[in-house]
Amino acid sequence: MNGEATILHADLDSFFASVEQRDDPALRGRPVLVGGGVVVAASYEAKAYGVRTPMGIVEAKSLCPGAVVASPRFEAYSAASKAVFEVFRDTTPLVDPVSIDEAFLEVGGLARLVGSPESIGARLRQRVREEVGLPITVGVARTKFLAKIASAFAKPDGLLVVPVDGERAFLHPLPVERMWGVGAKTGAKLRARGIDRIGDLAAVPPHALAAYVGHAAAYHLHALANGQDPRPVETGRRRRSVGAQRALGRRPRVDHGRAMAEIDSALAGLVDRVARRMRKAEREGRTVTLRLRFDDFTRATRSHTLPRPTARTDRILLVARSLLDVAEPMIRERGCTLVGVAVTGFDADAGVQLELPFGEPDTASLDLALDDVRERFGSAAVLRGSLVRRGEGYAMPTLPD
DNA sequence: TCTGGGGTCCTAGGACCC
DNA sequence: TCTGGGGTCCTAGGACCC
Repeated sequence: MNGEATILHADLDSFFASVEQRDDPALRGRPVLVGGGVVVAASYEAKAYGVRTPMGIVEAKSLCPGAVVASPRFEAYSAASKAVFEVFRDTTPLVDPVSIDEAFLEVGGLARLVGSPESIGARLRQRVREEVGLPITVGVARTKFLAKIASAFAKPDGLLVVPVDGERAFLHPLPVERMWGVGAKTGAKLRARGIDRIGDLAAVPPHALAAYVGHAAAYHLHALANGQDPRPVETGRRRRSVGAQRALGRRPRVDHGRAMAEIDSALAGLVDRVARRMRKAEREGRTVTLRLRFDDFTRATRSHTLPRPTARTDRILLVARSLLDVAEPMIRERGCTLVGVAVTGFDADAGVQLELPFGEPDTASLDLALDDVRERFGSAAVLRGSLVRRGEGYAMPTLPD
């Protein structure tokens, strides 16, 4: 494991709101809310009044009556993000994107050439400010998790280095909700058992933790709380799903037939968008999921898996419509306030299509196939599980992480 | 002016196969 | 006649993140 603090977590501050303030000088220094029905982003001036995301706009306005509300301009955010990521990639090729407004950067190999991670972080902040016009916070630490916590701690417009010999002192006094992966539900479960701080979490044996947060989360949280996080900064990670959804608003449910027709036409538009994006990204998927939210804001999903992957609008729409048929009684009974569609089960998820003839594969051809896989996915790749017959050949169901 | 849109990962049960 | 264990895939739901 990396023994030095060489990972940067760079995170734009109140990203959407900052873009609005950058593009409209009249908004600078003023509380700004970006959103439609809910607050998608709030400037720090608005957060000072207790505004949080996602909060209803009405509630936010009552907390902060002077706030200016701006409609989201996603093209502007996407362009700003692109410009910021150019600065990231100009700093180091080892950039691991987290979302539209944050990324991890590995700068360990750069020390002798351009300076310490801290000075690289400071320079990065300065460049994003000067070249893109946006405030950004940087955390520097030995692991991804610590760097992420550091940037959250240093916000807004700050820089914080967690020295390797100061990790425990930094981490353990923090409340458990600061943990990446601990939200409202898990936080409440932990607090109910007297686990209030990250230091408390670090002291609980993972098998005991597993009883109430599940096996995977328990071992993950235990490791993180003890400063262990083996996840490397990785480039070129691929998306595992493509989806789109639309809120429908709550309407009187007098005419079920008309409601279904509206949902169907919304669904057709969503499928079209998803399929276009998949084709553009050259991805094909096998599982189509229909997402619904009802009048009481509870949710349900219905999914279907095709025998082979596709990115064709007509194929996906056919499946989506049959799922909508299945869900129709639920919609009749409970109304519908959101419809969404997602495609998952991309080729790479299911492993690699091995070009083997039918019949039992012999050891030699399996070895050849494994060599091929290692060439494409790295030497760490191992065969896990058994081969399954799929289509014209065999697929390896699971690739290592 | 009650509640957006895009994702990730994990769990659990049943079907099915050997 | 009675009784298996191990493994994967599919489906549905849930928690969490930005």
